[in-house]
Amino acid sequence: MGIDCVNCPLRANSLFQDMSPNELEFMRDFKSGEIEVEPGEPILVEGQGSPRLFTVLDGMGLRFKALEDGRRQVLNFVMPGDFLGLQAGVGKEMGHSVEATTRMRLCVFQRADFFSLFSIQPSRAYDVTWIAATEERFLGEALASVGQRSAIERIAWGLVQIFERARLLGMTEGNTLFFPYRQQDLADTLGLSLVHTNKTLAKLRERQLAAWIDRQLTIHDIEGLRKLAMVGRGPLLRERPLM
Amino acid sequence: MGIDCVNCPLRANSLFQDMSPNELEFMRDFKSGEIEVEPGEPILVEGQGSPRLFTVLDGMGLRFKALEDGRRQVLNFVMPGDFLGLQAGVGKEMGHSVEATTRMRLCVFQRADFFSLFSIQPSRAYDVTWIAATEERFLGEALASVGQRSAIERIAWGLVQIFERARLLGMTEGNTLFFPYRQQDLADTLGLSLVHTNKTLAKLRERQLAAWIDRQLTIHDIEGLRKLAMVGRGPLLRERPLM
DNA sequence: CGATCTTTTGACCCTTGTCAAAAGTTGTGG
DNA sequence: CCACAACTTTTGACAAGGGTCAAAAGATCG
Repeated sequence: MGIDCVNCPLRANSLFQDMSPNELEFMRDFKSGEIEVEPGEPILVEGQGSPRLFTVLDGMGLRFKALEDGRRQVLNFVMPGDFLGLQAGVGKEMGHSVEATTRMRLCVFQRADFFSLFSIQPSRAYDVTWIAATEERFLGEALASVGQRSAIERIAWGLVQIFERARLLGMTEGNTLFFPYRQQDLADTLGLSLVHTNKTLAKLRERQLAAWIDRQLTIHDIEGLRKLAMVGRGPLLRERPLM
Repeated sequence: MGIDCVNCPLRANSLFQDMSPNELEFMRDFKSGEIEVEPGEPILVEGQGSPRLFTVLDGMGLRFKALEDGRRQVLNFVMPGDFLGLQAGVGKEMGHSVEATTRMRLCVFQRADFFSLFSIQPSRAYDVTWIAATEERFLGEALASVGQRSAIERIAWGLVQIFERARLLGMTEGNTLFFPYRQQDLADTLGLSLVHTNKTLAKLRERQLAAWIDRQLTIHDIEGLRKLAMVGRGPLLRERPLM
């Protein structure tokens, strides 16, 4: 059922840290299967627990929180290699939902096995903590963007984050990226209205900084975007663990 | 030097989970000392690593990120029991700064000992991950507030969070709390200007919901605030681990 | 080829930010 | 204990960034 971790296509990507033979052995055992999810389908639901955790093998999705009256905050775009369900893994329930945007393939782990990871695989437990801390850091940066930056700065910031992440994953071709979301999704990510997001994207196009047309995101001047958004080139994470 | 973990005043608070004798023994060893920090002093600095991690024994502070041009996003208010420095612990450097607002007393751990926690104390490693995941969840909620709520909703949300957290820590007296920050700090937390924060606080006062006068925060109608901010009563964390 | 969804545009205006200054507080030193 | 500097809170006037509403123009899909 599914791919053997030994042949995991993600591991081939140099972005992800090597595993020791011992770790690899453990992960083969820890992995309980694979599932496919169709576009629009929920993977994890805010306020609910989950008996399973996932690693994204393929496809893209969204993490988001909903307010009671329908407003929605997108927390992050989900890409291959992302680990999903940690909050339900260590806690009682998820603080946000996750849903598929494209068709996705997910590697499945059982929550029931999760504690064994801590007791018999300290290095993998450390990696889980690394992942949690890194996600926390990202949310801090997103919060700073939404709280402090102007609309055009926010969008520039968002596009830089997205493109750089995708580039490290090898999902870009030259300066373009298949980016299968709606403008509404980006608006909900950055705390802007759809209309204003649309108009601000037009400005970035006019300024020859970036164009997002027809699910193709093209970055014409990443340094210009960086400067506009005031993103320091960040601690360029060379390698990250893969669950 | 400092308090023996066995007599740690925080452990006495029922909010914090009991430790097994084994864990307690480990923590006594893991703890390398205590320090005091004066108001305004930095504890951890964004972009820098730290050889030491901390647990707050006493006092209050701020976590924040600075943008290049001086704008500042406060990520959270630091209260007793908080664990500081995890990002520098598992990564190379902090994604945000931490500074003292009041005089603080901190329990000190050595980063060099941090990995031993994973290799010989799986239950404590699990707790560290729990803390990281919980912080991630909080930042997600903060992001949803700043991204989606109006000014008055944000402030109501913020006051509810602050007061509930403090109440669980036993820092409240009736419906009041010593809250030693400036309006500017709250403004930077919620992505509002100082002036608008001031005027919005005045509205909450007029509406008899809450008053923050002279470092004393008084909550007159927490249900009213909850309703205004649309906070579900949340998964009321009964107990949390203490490092 | 119509139904539905997404993007784009224009008009209008409200919430929130900016600027400036007064009022109130806190702390320091003579 | 007063005087003065420095900081924080409060108010008012004004401006603008971004939201809302509405509708047209494009895409997508069965």
